[in-house]
Amino acid sequence: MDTRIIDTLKRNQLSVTDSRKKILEIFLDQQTALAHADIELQSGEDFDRVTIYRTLQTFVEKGIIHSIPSADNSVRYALCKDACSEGHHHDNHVHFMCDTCLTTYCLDHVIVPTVALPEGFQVNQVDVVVSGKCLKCS
Amino acid sequence: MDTRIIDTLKRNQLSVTDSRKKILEIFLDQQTALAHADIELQSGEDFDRVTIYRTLQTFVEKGIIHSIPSADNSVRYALCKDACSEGHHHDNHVHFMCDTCLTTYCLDHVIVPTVALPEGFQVNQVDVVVSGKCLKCS
DNA sequence: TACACAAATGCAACAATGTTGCATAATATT
DNA sequence: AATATTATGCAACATTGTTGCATTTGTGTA
Repeated sequence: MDTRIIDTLKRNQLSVTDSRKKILEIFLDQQTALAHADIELQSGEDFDRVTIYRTLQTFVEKGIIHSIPSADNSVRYALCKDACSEGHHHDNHVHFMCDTCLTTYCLDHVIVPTVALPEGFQVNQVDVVVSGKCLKCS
Repeated sequence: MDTRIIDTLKRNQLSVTDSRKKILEIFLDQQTALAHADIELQSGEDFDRVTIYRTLQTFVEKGIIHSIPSADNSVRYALCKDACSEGHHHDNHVHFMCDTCLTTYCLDHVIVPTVALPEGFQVNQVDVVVSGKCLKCS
């Protein structure tokens, strides 16, 4: 519902604008991660490319969405399920990218194992990206 | 030494050209991962951008280097230490990217833990990218 | 060593992606 | 409803990546 969208924006001290509502709605409707281009398509080309870039950036800064690394130069974004505080994400779940259909999933229930690093390396965040074949493509 | 470079190229059925020798040399001289732009700089701008793109692509296909995912739209590459057969990489080590200096390291001795995925997902590769502060920046 | 074939390179042109400054429009505050 | 603040759209630009094709380079063979 609309209330949930507006609440989320207000909770993060963001003014409620059409583009932010629409983009947030797209994420809420979606189970998978989205790249900039996906949002441009799904928003019906109503918004300027620049606005989408800035909105995504804002959402990442506020901890509403997080970015998922990829090896193909196409960063995708997904909703943060739990509370990601401003400036610090802790979405410690595994991401899965299907080699066939390129869909990216957040596997919320698969916990990222702790990684033991050599002396001197300070860990901020651990990203695990698994690739392979997803449910639909196998 | 030059022999090692030429050997590597020949072993992979690649003709020995100036750009391939130079780019492979750059990787051998380097302990850290390199982005396309780094190579363009370090090669002294002797080669066309296109040649560098194609060479990197060829090296990845042959299993000479592997690509490292990133969350900032800048894929980096690093030498494959062990034998990566053509078309299939198995560099199951952890990558570390420093938030401060943006240097990316291959932590060859840190083994990637196995990740238990839900039913129906077939794992092909697991990439672990840790970010934080590196030795030099802490 | 010279030749011929195959392959890689460089160039040009293009496509896609991302960034910045600024005037305008929308939102929030009083 | 008026004003101050903020977001948007536009234009222009910068960067990054791709493709086709003529030329050059490397490889295998005579």
